[in-house]
Amino acid sequence: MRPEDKHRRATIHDVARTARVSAATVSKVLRGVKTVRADNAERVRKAVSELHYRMDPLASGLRGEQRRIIGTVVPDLESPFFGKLVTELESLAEAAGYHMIVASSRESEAREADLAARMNDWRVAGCVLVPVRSERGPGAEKLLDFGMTAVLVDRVSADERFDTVSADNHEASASVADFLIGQQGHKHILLHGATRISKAIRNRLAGFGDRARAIDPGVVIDELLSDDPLETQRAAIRYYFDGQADGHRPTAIFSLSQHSTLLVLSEIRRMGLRIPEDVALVGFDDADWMQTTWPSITAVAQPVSAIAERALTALLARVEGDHTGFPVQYLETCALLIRQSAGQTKTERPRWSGRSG
Amino acid sequence: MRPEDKHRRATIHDVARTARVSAATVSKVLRGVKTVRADNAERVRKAVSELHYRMDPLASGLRGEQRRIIGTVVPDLESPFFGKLVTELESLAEAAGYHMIVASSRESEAREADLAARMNDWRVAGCVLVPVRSERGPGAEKLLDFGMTAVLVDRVSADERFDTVSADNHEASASVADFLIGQQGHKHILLHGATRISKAIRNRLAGFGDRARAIDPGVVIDELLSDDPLETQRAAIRYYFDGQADGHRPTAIFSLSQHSTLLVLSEIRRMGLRIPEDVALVGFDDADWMQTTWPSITAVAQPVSAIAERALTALLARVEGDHTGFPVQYLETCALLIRQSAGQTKTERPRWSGRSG
DNA sequence: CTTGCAGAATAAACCGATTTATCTTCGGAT
DNA sequence: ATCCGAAGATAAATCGGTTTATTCTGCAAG
Repeated sequence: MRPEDKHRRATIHDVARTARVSAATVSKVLRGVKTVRADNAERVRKAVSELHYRMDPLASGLRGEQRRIIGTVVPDLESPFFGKLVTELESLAEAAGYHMIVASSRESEAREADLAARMNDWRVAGCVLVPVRSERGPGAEKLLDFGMTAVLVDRVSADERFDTVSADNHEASASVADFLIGQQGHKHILLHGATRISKAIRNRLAGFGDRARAIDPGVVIDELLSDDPLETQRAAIRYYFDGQADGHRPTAIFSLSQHSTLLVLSEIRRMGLRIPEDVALVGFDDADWMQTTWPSITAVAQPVSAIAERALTALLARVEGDHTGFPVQYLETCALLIRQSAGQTKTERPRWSGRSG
Repeated sequence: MRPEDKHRRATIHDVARTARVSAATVSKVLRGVKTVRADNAERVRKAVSELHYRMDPLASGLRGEQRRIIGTVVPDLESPFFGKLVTELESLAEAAGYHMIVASSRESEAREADLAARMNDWRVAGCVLVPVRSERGPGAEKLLDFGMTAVLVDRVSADERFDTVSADNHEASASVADFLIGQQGHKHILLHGATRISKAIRNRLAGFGDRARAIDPGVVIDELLSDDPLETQRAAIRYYFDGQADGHRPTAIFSLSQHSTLLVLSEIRRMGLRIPEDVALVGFDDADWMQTTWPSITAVAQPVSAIAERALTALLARVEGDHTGFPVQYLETCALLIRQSAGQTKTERPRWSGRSG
């Protein structure tokens, strides 16, 4: 008898031997199959704990078509948004008895396709993909080729091949238009975005534009969109403001991404403009620092938890059940957090306007 | 012949049949073993590309003691620091021909131990562990029990069981003392940290204190350390400042973590103190927003890339080579980024700042 | 006292690779 | 012509589970 050799791990056969049953019976007990006599099941459980047996999740899935693994691919892991998304997904997957493997495409579509293929290599049961650009990228293409079941998240619109889940970028941006134009009466607004190619950004753009024109056809909307390097973008902002005669300067800015918000904020400060007196600022995507910086930044907060939960629920439904139903587009509603940089009344300003928590 | 069935993937045997060699030969070709006749190798490669064959990484490692997988466990995935660390680790692991699986212990030591066990289940070749608290946590204990080869990162000091890699917290904090006391001449400094239990924080504390006393034995150092809930900590800061007579107020604050910096900054602003005129601020751990907020925050930047590279290099050295040498402690040097909140001359000052001063 | 049958148990096949031990080949030395 | 050894190829064992097909129970019905 040698299961106690050095560092050799106990296998299902060791357990079987100890419990004096067959490996098949052990397997049944472990997976909760009911056709096992009570005394045998008990002996198996005892042996398992005696030998500290733990199943090898890889060998376990080897025989079947798919393993109890969910693959997740995100464009990056350095932004808190995806970090939080991944954390919640993993938590949900674990609760459902799945392992999760995570990979970052590092904003590269080529790598995205690569990772999709790799998820296929791992025989994952399903895949959560946050595409670099949109649902029509090489990643989704590969998933389709391989016949994998998958859910596309965040940078997507409706798709006829996969379920999609994202924040309701269109509606959230529209409500920013409501707020800035309808409520605050701004007549001239600058939209700033770092990139044109991401689907989410395009939806934010469209959502704001549509509603803005519906509320006030006379509103002037300028757009400053580019994927140039940082310094070029900074220069572009200054150039834009220099070109505006004082009376024709925009009175509000809607920045379409967190990165964009930071950039705009930085340049506004450098130009010596006051927020919100000279120009109001609303950013899409909230961050910790936005409620602490002065002035605190009004921002659209994305419902990360809701997105994660919807994505995994939809995926598991496809994996474990109906594999054929029509693809669904899920849109989760965002919240507009009104702070000092736009809209918050600044009457109470004794020491510093309180309640930043 | 049915490799073209539906969605059945080609296996090594399909390739072998197509190339009219044995599976063993295919395996050799794929792993670059030289003892294969050129024409056979060629036919194998042709078959591989014809059938779009891709090896199953799980089945591949099944037979050996360990698989070409590196496991990584971090306390959370929502902070950019760990996000970046994981990204770099994955990139390096991939370059070395390893897969990487990532998991977040969500700041729980119980879960940390759990994940260590799970990494063992996966038969990873090695494990990078960022412990929740220190190298003497339950995670490291489990790694040791299982006889896994591992490297401990970030929240660690020297250890006699594992290689450790971290920023040189002690030295970096000492250089903050050099800067604030030696160079700027501060006589009364507040240290603020969110937690006492993390090893990194303790090293920062000690590093600052040791150097500070060495430079100027008369310097007054107050410490405000707690793990209380957010609002309690905020109150503690206000209480501390209220208790200080105007002349005895600290003239500089050194916040020991990013979270801490945000908290301190928020409360300083709420109290209406000016930075750096009334109080200077230096934070440990840099973040994007710190260079954009006003005043921009002087901060210690951790060498993430260097840490990642060192960690993976050390781990692979243990995995592939010497498994017996003495554990090494690697300390990577940080950079002090001097900005407006402490030390930087403020020639160009945005005009809207004049309001309160 | 058979027979039938359902519930349990298990031996053996299987998954897709690697590794080992065995078997061919073939060229060169005796 | 014979023998030997090295290079190359391969059948078969192996890894740790799951699944299938078969066997074994025990008990009720005929």
